[in-house]
Amino acid sequence: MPNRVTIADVARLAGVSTMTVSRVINDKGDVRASTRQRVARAIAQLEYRPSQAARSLTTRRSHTIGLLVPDITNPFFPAIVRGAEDVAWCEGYAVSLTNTVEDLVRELAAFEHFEAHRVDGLIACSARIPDSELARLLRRHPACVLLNRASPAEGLASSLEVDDAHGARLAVGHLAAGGRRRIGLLAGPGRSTSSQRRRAGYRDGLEAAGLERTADLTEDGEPSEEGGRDAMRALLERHPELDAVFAYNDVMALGALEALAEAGRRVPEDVALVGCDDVRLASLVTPALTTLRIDLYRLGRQAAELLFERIRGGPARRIVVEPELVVRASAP
Amino acid sequence: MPNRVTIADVARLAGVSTMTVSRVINDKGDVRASTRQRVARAIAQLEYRPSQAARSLTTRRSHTIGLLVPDITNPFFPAIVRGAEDVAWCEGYAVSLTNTVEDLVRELAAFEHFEAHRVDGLIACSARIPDSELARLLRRHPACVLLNRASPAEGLASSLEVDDAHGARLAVGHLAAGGRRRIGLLAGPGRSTSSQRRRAGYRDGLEAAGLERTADLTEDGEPSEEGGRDAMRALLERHPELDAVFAYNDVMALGALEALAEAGRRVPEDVALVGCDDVRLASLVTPALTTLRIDLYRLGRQAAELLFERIRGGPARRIVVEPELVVRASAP
DNA sequence: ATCGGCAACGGTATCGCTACCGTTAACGGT
DNA sequence: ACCGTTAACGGTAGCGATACCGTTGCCGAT
Repeated sequence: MPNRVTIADVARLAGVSTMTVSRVINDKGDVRASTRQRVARAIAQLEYRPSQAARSLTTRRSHTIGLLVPDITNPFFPAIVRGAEDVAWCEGYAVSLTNTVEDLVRELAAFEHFEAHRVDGLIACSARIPDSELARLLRRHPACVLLNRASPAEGLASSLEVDDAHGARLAVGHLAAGGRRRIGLLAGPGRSTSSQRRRAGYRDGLEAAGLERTADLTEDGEPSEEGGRDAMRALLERHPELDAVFAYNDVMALGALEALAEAGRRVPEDVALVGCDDVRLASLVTPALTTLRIDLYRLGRQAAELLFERIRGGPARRIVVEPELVVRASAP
Repeated sequence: MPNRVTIADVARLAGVSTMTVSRVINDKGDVRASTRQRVARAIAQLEYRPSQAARSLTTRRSHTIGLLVPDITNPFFPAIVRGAEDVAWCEGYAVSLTNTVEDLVRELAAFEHFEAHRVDGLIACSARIPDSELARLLRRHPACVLLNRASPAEGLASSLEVDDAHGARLAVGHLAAGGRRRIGLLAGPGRSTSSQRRRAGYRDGLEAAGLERTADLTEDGEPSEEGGRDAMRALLERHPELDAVFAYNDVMALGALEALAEAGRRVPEDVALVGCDDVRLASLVTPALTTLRIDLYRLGRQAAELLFERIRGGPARRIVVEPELVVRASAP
């Protein structure tokens, strides 16, 4: 049974005008304490809840933010979503969630969808959409934060990025320091910007370690367990002499782990493996994954904080967080 | 920059009334094909998106459903959320997500929050709220589906439940068949209804196997890794002779795994372990967890399907899904 | 007695859209 | 010529709230 009680009902019961009720609800203007009480009692008695729809029509604020993620079942995202939602909750905001399923069409549709719902702000994790298109979409939103992607134009959106290149250098450096010479890269989706940055860091890392840069030691793949498995298989086929691998993320690393086991390679004895993100899984598999740690929950919170800063009229900012190498059994 | 284009702007540009624009948008009524085209062109040119807020005010439909989960970082939920969102997306619905953080106050607040937003329906996973209170809350919503909890009153809400008792019997039966005699239970939170059903199934299972039912072999705990670890420690202290454990869920089982390792018990040689839910983690830890499998993605889809059935005026239904024992290394 | 000023309210016009009903023109049948 | 029907639209009144501006009553100052 939907809520049919309106502000007029409350006003009638309390013997005041709807305006006074509105004042009480929003705690503004001068209302005598006794009147305020009468109204409050009426609200409680009728179990009145102001309609957000009606509110947003006049205030032009939906009190909702959008959260666009590729796939919540990817272990990278739940903690981020949780962090963002916690902050939104404290601000009295609702969170509208969309999975874009790694699909460009659905990603575009999601942007439109959030437009129709007039979200006050949007946190988007989108690697698929090209820059020019993204710029167009962002312009139609009042406030945006991009996760793991730079704003396509100055001031269009805040961004919260992980220093992927640095992380990749750390990983490769660690592997090289452990005596590995033939270090492969499972590079993730080619279009993804964060993948591109990790490629660059990987190359820098090889160079810094004085190793030869064979482009052929790189293999693209979808950022999923399957993608990791397939890419690892392909890489092993081409380069049986591999003695280490850096993977685009932990989930791909898991897939790689399977492919390595299947090929009879021991980890870390034959092939050392470094993942990325420090998803919870990473510490629980055997061997536990050496990986690049990012505090995902905190990342989610930060994203939301950046967003509310913008919603309140603050400037678009760019924050880069540094990952930290966590050494575990897969690459000691 | 928020969308300031209104239906009136479109109407003006197309040289028709707002009504005709509305007809085109909602694809109803008779509009000449040529007129329809003019309107469509105007919409495209102005990049007009109808305001959902204004729509819901007149249609009394928000085209949004609420999703109330305890904690999205609990690996039980992402797949469910994804399933529900996929269905909602196909129906043209937005999904508003709330984490209640295993906190009663926030859970109640979330119900109010969804009321204010006038969601057309609500999928709630709430074990905390007592039946009488829950009934009151559900009555204020037009359509509800409860996950893993029975409706507190006939017809108030649809429900989608896992046959916990049966699952527990399966688990205990399997352990007993494997020769285990002293089977403990990490029972989850005492108030939770699904925990209570698993307790019952556990007792039945012991009875069926001809084992004595020592209540003392049961230990409550929060449904988290920590909760599992603590409970397992306590249980081991009281009953060092334990040779098997059935855990409330996989996450608790993980905690138990740690506590067992810490106590020097080998799994499964000394103590066999069965979890519950078949979270993805379960197959990846070492030893891989024997567990009760539920297709979580499908569960999420089903929940949403039940919800839309109700939203469309269908009856409240109750569906019970049967878990399936997946035998892995932790309890062969 | 008059007035200015302030606290505490009320009235009314939106906000952007759809429901509901009305209107118009064209056309065919008788 | 008249009517009924139907396709194709337009007008208007809300939906439930807030913004903005008025109004009222009261009080002290002059």
